[in-house]
Amino acid sequence: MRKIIGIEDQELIARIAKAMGHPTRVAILLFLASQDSCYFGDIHEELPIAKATVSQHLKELREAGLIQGEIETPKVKYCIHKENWKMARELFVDFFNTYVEKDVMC
Amino acid sequence: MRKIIGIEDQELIARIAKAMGHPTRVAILLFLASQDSCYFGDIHEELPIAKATVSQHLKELREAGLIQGEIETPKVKYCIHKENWKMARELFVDFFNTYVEKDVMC
DNA sequence: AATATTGTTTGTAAATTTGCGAACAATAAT
DNA sequence: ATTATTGTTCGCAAATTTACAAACAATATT
Repeated sequence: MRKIIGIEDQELIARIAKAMGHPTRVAILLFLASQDSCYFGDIHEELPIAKATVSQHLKELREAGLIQGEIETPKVKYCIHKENWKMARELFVDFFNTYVEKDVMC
Repeated sequence: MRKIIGIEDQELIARIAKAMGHPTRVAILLFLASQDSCYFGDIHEELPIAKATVSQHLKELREAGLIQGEIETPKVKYCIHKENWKMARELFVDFFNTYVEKDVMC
């Protein structure tokens, strides 16, 4: 049985996809996914770009709901937003499953 | 076992995500996914935007590899690019599976 | 109080995206 | 030949994105 994806889910998919639509942001997400949590500095260290730019990318990912940041003065700890990540995964799985050659999945 | 996502896959994910990062393009993909194939006019009919804009969105989806278009003069038939769609699905599934609360999946 | 550490915010410039009308191309029908 | 049909391409304007340096904020250290 194929899931029906309503207009609101479509916009959510677009919103999340947009946040994922930059190599640096994909790299950040994968780094966080592998670290389970880490500080701004750790992320910045991994990337060949200015800290202001890193901060901006992190902001976009946060606003899309994919990550969350929390202040541990004087540092800021970032991590994957578990619930939203799970929801995003389900959205994308359903999305890509709207088209399949054969109905044999999984 | 978790899949390792290399730098090239990261860029591919970003490229595809970027193409999916607009509500209209998500709508087009879902429409094509449900139709299996259809003409430009059918797509345009579904959307509240100018044909020039529809054509541009289709171009982006085509350049990202998610769809393919073929001329059936005087019409143009569009459909999901099966192989690339399948590859994209696997990329995204692997991507989202890089982070899971528990290792019990599926 | 002055300094250092860690990030965010601001201002700015360049590039890209989005959307549209109008012009164009390619064939089919009159 | 002219006209109609179906989309694409072009040119333009407005909005957004990307990247950076510099300024700033908030606390900790000297």
